[in-house]
Amino acid sequence: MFSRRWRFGWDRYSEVDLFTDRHETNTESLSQAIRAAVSEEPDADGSVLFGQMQGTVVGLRYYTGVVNQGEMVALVRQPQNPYDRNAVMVANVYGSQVGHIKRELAAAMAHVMDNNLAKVEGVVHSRTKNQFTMPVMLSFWGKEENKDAVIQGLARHGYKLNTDGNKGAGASMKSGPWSGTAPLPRKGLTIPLTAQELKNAFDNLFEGLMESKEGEKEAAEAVSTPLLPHQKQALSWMCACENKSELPPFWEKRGELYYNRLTCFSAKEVPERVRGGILADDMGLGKTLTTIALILTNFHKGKPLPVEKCSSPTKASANLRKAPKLEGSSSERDRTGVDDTAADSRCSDINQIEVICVDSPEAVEVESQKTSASQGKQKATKRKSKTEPPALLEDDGFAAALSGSTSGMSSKIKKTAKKATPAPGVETSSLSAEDLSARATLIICPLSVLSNWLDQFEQHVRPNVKLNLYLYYGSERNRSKKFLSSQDVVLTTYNVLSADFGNKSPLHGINWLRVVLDEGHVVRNPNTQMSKAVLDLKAQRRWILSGTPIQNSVKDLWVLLAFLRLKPFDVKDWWNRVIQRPVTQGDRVGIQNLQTLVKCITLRRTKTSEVNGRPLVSLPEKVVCVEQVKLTQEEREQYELARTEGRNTIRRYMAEGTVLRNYADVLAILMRLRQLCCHPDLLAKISSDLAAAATPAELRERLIEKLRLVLASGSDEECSVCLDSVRLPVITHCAHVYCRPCIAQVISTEKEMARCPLCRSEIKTNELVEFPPEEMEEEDSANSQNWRSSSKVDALMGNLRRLQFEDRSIKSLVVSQFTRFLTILETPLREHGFSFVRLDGTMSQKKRAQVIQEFQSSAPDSPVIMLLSLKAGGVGLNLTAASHVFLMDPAWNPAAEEQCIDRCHRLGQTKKVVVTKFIVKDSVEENMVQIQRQKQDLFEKAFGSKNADKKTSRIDDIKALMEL
DNA sequence: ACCGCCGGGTGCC
DNA sequence: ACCGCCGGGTGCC
Repeated sequence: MFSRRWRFGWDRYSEVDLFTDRHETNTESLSQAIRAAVSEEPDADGSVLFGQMQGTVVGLRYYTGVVNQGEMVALVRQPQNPYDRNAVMVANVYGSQVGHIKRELAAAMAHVMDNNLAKVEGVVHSRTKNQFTMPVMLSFWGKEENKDAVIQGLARHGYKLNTDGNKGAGASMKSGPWSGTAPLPRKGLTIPLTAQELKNAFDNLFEGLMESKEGEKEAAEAVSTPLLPHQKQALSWMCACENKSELPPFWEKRGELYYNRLTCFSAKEVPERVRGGILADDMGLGKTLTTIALILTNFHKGKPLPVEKCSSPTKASANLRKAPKLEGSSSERDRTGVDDTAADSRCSDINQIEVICVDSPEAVEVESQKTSASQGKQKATKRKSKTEPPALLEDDGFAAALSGSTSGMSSKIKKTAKKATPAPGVETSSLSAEDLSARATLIICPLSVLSNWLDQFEQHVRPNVKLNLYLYYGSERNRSKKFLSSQDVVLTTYNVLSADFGNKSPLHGINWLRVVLDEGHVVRNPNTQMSKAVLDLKAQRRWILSGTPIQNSVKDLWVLLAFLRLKPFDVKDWWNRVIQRPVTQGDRVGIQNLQTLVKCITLRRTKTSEVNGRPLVSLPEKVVCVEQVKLTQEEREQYELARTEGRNTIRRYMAEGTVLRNYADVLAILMRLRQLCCHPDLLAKISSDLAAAATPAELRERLIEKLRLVLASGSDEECSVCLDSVRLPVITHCAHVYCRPCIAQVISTEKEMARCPLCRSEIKTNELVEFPPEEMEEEDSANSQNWRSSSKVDALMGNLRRLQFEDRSIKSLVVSQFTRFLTILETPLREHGFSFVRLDGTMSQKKRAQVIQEFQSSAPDSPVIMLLSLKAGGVGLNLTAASHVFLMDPAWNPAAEEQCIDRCHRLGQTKKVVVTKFIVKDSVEENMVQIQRQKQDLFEKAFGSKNADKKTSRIDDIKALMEL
């Protein structure tokens, strides 16, 4: 049985799932429920309003600010207050002290607040008649189960909470001074949105954001690639965002004061402007190019970035440009070495994009290969481009090397060298007064797109322009703040940033001109080190690039807004109170506010958007054709045998009602059939006896085998707790696969009662089985000696050879879910002299980048085929060199196939894209295609089906597949 | 006069 | 604070 807490989690899920992407949401809410059950902190969006009461704010005379009618205030406990350990401070939106709650009431509130029984929020009157005290309406929010404790706790001190939200209080609330605390829902006053309306509102949050964002801007001369109209538009918008003097959303000038419409707070100072925003264009629309254009086009005062230019780009420079970068063949490297010494100080031998950090994932070797002489040369070249005296740079590095403490030393140097740079610790207010000395743009991205940035800089910046770009990555990275802040661009990864954070991070000691978060949605959990590291960066301008700014729910937006320093939402409590909670509860005004907010800071176009009635981008045509494959007689016989056997087994489980209990077995049967459709050698050698295991060792052995089957399937098998792909997989004795941390949490939450979330069998931590470490891949069963073909292999080879005959330059992606199938395919490819590369999930990032680079190259000897595992990489992978895609086997999830096709059918593709899907006639594959189709319909209609439903529909799938 | 009352000083927690 | 509280001055009406 689920404990009560669990139920609570599910119930709550059914309320909020509308905000979330169907795929990950239910998970989210489940793990959220677990977290909520475990943690002490009451979760803001699960809170209910206990009631309200009026209190008194005293000590007002010490506040010099203005108090407005209906202004929202925060209540902050001050246990360290020397006059009263029960003190409760009343703070304004900026956190400044307005006053205190009077002593007796503070005593009552302290008890409630210190025991986390409720969160208290306040709304105040203006201070008209009395300059010493004022009334405050207090609202108490918390978890339902604490309601009584709060009411009684207050009653003990002689205070009565008005729990009647609908009548007495409600009437005055309509127009009264307390409207800011309006409890929800209020019958008869405001009708909350229906679930459907809410969902629509949320779906449309990022739509239609183009209004009043017209206007195009040409990129600076240094950008060599002509921008498409929509990119010029984006550039225009981004420049405007950076240069604008407008107030942030919801702020307006009222006389001498700046007033916030939502919180009714006003201040004398101009609220910090948000110089930046979210560029949320669909992938493929050129966010990277636009950002590069922004960097080069909009330096201080709207002028282009001052860059050195070389008068005559020689043909040598074109070659050289490629030199010290992330990837590149060794021959290229050698050439570079030669030219480096020969070409000496001519401008043309300075690389257009000078990637100074040689310690990139790949380039470690480069560094070690170089002679110390050439290293010296490289440094000399670098120095020339700087304005600082070279000795300083040297000393700095030297000092760092000696002391191991970069920051101490470099900050000393900085103070003497550059007075204009504010000392660390001076907060951002000094930044808003244009610090014209800030130069560098910091770009943070996931490791997987690091090489893409380097490529794009190289590709889009004119060869004669010298842009100082430093790759802050690798153990030898230069941690000198002086050095880093003098770059034009510093590129690093989220991991490096968070590893540095709190560890004398030089990145956090620099006042950046601009910080860009690429794939910004990766920081959405505010509790992670990564988010904290990102939020702690100091910058004048801040950008977020993301195709999917909301991954799961409204909550995801908070980190992004906090990063943009959008007052007052950069403080979590204010975000929760003013936006998140109202929205979660279906409050129309709340949703409106959220929409306004998003609109003000976001530019989003989709592939289907139009500019002036024309589609944004015109991609070349795409044709998808299905090629039926007929099995040979031998293959057919083997297939039918397996099918009959499997069908009988599944029939038995259905009759017994034990399908879920034997889920792994069922999957294994389907897997075997799918594998037989591809190639007989894909079949894992299944431990022969399927009879009940006699010994624990045997049981363990069999479970490991099943685990292998489930995982090796490459199908979109996910952990049923987090609904993400399984990480650190373990299998239970009932043969269900979960992430170890997920299931461990379930067990620890349910204590001795723990049961499998899928089949309710009892589970124990010590019975979880994981892969023995050495087990991972027993390779080379499919080596070339015993190699044999299959119908599908033949079909593919026929196509490839025909293509090759037609045009030797055509490149193809060959995609399978089974990495072992890819291995099998290597043999005939080699035999027929195809040059190919392979990309699968097991490869390191470094290797991946190298492979992609090779494949994308247009060199005559570059590979023409990429063997690609369906799930490898992820979004953002750019394989536009290919114009043909062969999908070797149908996937459960049609979206996965689409995504894969999109990797070559995207911006930059010049040829017509031809997709060929191989489907074995009269097989489980045909049925899978059928189910795919239904699924697409289903997905569009049924949103947020619960996990249980999901599994049930899986059973239906299985029935359909096996024609039961 | 070990009280009550008056009026000045004073003031968030 | 056009309050309440404190504590010193004062003392029938």
